[in-house]
Amino acid sequence: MAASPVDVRTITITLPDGSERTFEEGVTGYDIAADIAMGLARNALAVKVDGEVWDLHRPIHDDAEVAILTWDDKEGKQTFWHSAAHLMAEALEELYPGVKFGIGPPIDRGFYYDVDLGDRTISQDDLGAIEKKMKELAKRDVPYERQEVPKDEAISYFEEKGDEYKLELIEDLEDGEITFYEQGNFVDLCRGPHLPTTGDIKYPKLLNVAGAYWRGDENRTQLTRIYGIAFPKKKELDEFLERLELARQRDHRKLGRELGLFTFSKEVGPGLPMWLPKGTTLRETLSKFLKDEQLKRGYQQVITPHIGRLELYRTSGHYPYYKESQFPPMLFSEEDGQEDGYLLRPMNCPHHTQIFAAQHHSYRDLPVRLAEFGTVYRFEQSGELGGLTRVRGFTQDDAHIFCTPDQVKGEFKDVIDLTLTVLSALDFTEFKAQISLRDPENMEKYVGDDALWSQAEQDIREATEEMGLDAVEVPGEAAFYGPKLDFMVEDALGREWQLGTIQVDYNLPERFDLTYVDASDERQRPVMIHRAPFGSMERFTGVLIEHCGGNFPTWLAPEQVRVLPIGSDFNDYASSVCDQLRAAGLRAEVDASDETVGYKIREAETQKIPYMLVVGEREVDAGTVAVRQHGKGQQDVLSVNVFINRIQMEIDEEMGR
RNA sequence: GCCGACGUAGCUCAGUGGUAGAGCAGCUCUCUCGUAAAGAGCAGGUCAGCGGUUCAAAUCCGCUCGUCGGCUCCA
Repeated sequence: MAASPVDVRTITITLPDGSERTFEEGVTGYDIAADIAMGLARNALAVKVDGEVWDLHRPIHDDAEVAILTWDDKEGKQTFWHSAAHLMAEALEELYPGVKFGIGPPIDRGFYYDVDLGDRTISQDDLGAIEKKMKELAKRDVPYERQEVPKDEAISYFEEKGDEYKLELIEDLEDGEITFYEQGNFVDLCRGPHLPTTGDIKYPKLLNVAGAYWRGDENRTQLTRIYGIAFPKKKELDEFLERLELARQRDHRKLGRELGLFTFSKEVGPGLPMWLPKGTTLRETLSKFLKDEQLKRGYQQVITPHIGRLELYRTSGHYPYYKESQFPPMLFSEEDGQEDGYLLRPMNCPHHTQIFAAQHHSYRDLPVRLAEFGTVYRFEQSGELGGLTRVRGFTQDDAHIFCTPDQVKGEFKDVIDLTLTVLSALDFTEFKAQISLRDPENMEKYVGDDALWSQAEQDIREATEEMGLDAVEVPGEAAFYGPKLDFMVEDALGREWQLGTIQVDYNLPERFDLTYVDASDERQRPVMIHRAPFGSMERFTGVLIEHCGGNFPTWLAPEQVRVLPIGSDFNDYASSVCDQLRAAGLRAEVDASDETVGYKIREAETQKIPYMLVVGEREVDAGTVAVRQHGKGQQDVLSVNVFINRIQMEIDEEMGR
């Protein structure tokens, strides 16, 4: 950098490790990276300056804390993908002249751009051509150039281009903060930052097209959203595509069919899953596990009907307020002309309030914990249905805890403990926990006493801390009736699903006028806590199937052992082995078909049955079984009793007993 | 609900205007078998449904239903 000796000013750059270096004013992130190591400069994608991500070649004028961002940093990837989105936009403009652009941000995995193609449409089949054009453009290797533009100039540029979306975006910006980025023939309104050049985006991959409303508003134009991803190295793209393929293999809809777990029928109706015998075994095993845990914790099991009078839901506030997401009510008119009828229940809680209300409660009785695997029905929009994760009829592993405000924290701790016990038994180690709090800007939209809310929010915070749970707090996400704690996991395709939930409710006890009598003989309002560690049996099972790829732990496997006689001469022995297994409480079957052993094994392996017991003459003579474990080949020859002991020990261990 | 794609045998898929195909699964027979597919034969379809264009439609057009990818919503 040439600078005259007179006006050189130096600035101090602090690196992430705390070390300081001195540079001339106007130094760039690239220069700093090069000063540290040439290798770093080569891999640098952007630079973080005082917590803000900048272009690598943007001059730094003041003392700053600086971190060089590479592919290994989230912000580095985001910059890369953001630039890839611009490259795709340039390709689209070449292929579809006159296309208008909405927004094109990076997302967790890749990027998208929302575009208005006028009368033209784009389908999956067109993506290859766009991708090809992107590669072609990337080869030109031109820089992404940042320009600060006055507002009126920005407006006239997009007026001339006729892009009303960009104009609308500019409207909302202040003069002086508007920047354009230009690469080759493409100019876009953009905050940035971007990569130094297009040439780094060597391996783009466009994934799918979808409709998306402009600014997420369904009353406005629907744009075409194109999703893509890009990588600097071929190896990374290949790995990504491989993961995608693996995810497809794990899709619970595919495995559910192959393993005979559940099915759907057009006749029964969309979004109404039916559990096949094996899926039912799986679900009931899960339910029993949870029920047993709950009994240890003082829950009481209840059973309530699947429908209720409209009046129940008028009192609870669910009807007609949430009418669009309910199946239409079964109506009849009473003699006095009053409309009355029944509703398929969208929730279990109104019924449970009536169980609580059926008896007088002393403070000594609290907390009352009413549990039910309650089936509910919600009329989800048709476009939202999918597999077991979004359905119209599902069973919540529900319970409602009626307690005093002082007991909220203790109950939360117990439910967190229960949830963690359950998740760990199912080998879920990757999940997120989120505490949803009131929106400090809109405090009036919440029901219930302000002091109670504050106390409950603090109780949840402390409960999570004391249980060693790492939770993120999100203000504004609370329901109108109370704060909550949610557990979220990702499915095989990286989509995030809410599973377990714990919610405080000040609303229903009020609406149903629920009371208990305190120590001074005063009637008091209990707090209600809704909680479901799995969320719904359907969604949870769907996510579980993907989580383990259909290879269920032995305790959950619908069929735990299959006995395979080598020939029909050994069918009787196989049956007697099977009987012994069943007598020991194991789920076992015999494959007495006229097939070869090889065939029977292949069949059992594809069905992902944990144990196969091959029996022939040697086993009959010795009273043993030849044990083969799923995915591991033959292991041991054991006596039937020893095998039973082993598998039972394994099951106990899996269930955390 | 909206945008886009798709719908052929139980499953996976071929078939672009001229008599509906394959592999696997199923059934029958033969083989009685030692760790991931024995052999032969048979059966199986209103090409999602309805309507239209045409001498002729799985194929072209329209509507309906369903599925998939998103958007939106989720007490």
